[in-house]
Amino acid sequence: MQRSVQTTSTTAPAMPAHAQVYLRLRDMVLYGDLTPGQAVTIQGLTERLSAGMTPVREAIRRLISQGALESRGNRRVSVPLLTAADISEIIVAREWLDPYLTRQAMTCLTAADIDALTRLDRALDGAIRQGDLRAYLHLNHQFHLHIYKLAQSPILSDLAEGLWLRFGPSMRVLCGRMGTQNLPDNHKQTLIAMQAGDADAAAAAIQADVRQGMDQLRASLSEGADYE
Amino acid sequence: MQRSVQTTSTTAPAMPAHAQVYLRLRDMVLYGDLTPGQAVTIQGLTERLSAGMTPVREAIRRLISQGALESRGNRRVSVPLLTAADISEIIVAREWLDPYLTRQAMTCLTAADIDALTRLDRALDGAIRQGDLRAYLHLNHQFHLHIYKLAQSPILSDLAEGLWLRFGPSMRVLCGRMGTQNLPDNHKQTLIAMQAGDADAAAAAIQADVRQGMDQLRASLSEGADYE
DNA sequence: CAATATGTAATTTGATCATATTGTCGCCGC
DNA sequence: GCGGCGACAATATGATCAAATTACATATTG
Repeated sequence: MQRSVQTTSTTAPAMPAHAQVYLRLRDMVLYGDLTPGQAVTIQGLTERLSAGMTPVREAIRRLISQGALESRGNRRVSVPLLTAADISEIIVAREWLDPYLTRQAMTCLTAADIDALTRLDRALDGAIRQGDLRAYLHLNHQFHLHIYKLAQSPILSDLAEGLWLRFGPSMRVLCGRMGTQNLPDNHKQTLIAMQAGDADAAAAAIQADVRQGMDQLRASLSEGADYE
Repeated sequence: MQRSVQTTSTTAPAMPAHAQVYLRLRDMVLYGDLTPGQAVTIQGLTERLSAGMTPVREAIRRLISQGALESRGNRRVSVPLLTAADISEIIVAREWLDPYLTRQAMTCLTAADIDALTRLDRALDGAIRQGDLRAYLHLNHQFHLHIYKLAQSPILSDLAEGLWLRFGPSMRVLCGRMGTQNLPDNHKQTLIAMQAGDADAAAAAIQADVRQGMDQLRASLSEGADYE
C-alpha cells in the first residue's frame, strides 16, 4: 500500500484526509477538471487522488448536498448538467446575493481591502493576457470570494459560495469556447466605486458583472445544446 | 451484532442506510430533538439509531455542510448556537427568498394546491389546540415546504430549506418557552390572498409571517442569553 | 442470411462493516 | 502547576456483500 495522504513534511499539519479530499474535489468542480454530465466514481477518485475510500465517499456526499454533484437514482454520481431554468434561478439568486454582500462589505471597507482586491484584479488581467484559463477562473472566483469574506456574513456567504459550485463546470465550458483571449473582466467599475466609497455604484457594478457572466452562460447553454 | 437496518418487511425497499440515517438525523435537528450547543457524537448516534458507523459519519458530514451541525475544530461536532447576527442574516435571506418563492408558486397554482395548503393549516390549528409542539413544528415546516415545491425552483428551494436546518433547534427552544397554547399561525392571510389570486398580497403575507417568527427568535435569543 | 432483440453471465462499482491507527482529553504522579 | 500516561472517541483502511450496468451469446424475425 502507498503511504496514503501522509503529511509530506509540511503540506498538512493536522488536516484530516477527508477535508483535503474535499478541497481538492471541490477545486476540480470549480475550475473545470470535471465536465458537466461526467460520471464521478468513488473508485476512480481513490486512484486519482490516491486516497482511501471513506474520505472520498464523505467528500462526494458533501458536494452532493451542496449541489456540486448530483446523485442519479441508482447509486451513480455525476456532475450536473444545468438546464436553462437552473441558470435562471442562479441568476436570480446571485443578482440579489452578490450586490447585498457587496453593500455589506462596503460598510467596513479599508484601503488595504481595496488594495487586495486590486491586486487580485491585476493578477486576473495577467491570466487573461497569458490565456491561462484555469488561473482566470481561479482568480475571478477569488475576487468575489474576497468580497464575500469582507461582508462578514457567514451564512449569506455560504449561500453565494454554494452557487459557484453549481455553475463552475458549465462556466469552464463557456470560457473554453470563448477563447482565452477575450475573457471578460468587469471588476474595474466595482473597484472605482469602492475607492469612491459609493456603495450603490459598487453594488450596481457587481450586479452588472454577475448578470453579464450569467447571461453568457445561459446563452451558451441554450445555443450549444448539450456539450459532452 | 444486530441485524442492522435490514428492511423490516416494508419500511425501506431500496433506500440506502445512509439516506435513512440522514433523514432521521435531519428531522432530529428540524424538530428539536437536539438542543443548540448539544454535542453530537458518532458513537452515540450509532446506538441511538442502531445504524452502522459509516452511514452515520456520512449523514453528519452532510448536515455539517448544510449548516445544520458544526464541526468544532478538534473533531468534535455539535449543534450550532446561533448568534443574533446569524439570525439577522437568516431573516434577510428568508425575507427575500420566501416571498420570491411564493410569487413563483402563484404563477401556476391550482385549486387543489390551495386545498392541500388549507388542510395543512387546519392540521396546524389542531396541533396548536392540542399543544403538540412537535406536530406544530412539523406542520409549519410542511406548509412552507409545500409552497417551495409549488414554486418549481429547485435551487432556490434548496437554499430556503437549508435555512430551516440552521434555525430549527433554536426555533424549538423558542416555541417551548412560549408555551404550547399561544403558538402563532400567520398562514390565514396567505391562504386568503392565494384564493384571491393576489400574488402581491400572498408574498406580503408570507413575508410578514417570516419576519414575525424570525423576530421572535432573535428576541428570544438576545433576552434568554444562552439556553442549555 | 443478416440484424435486432433478449436473457444471462461477468465485471465493475457502491454500500456497509469490522478493525487498526491516531489524535484528544482527563488524570495522576512528580 | 506541569508533563507524561492511559482511556476513549474519531479517523481511515481494506475486506466483504450486494447491486447494476455491460458484454456477449443465442434465438427469433424480416
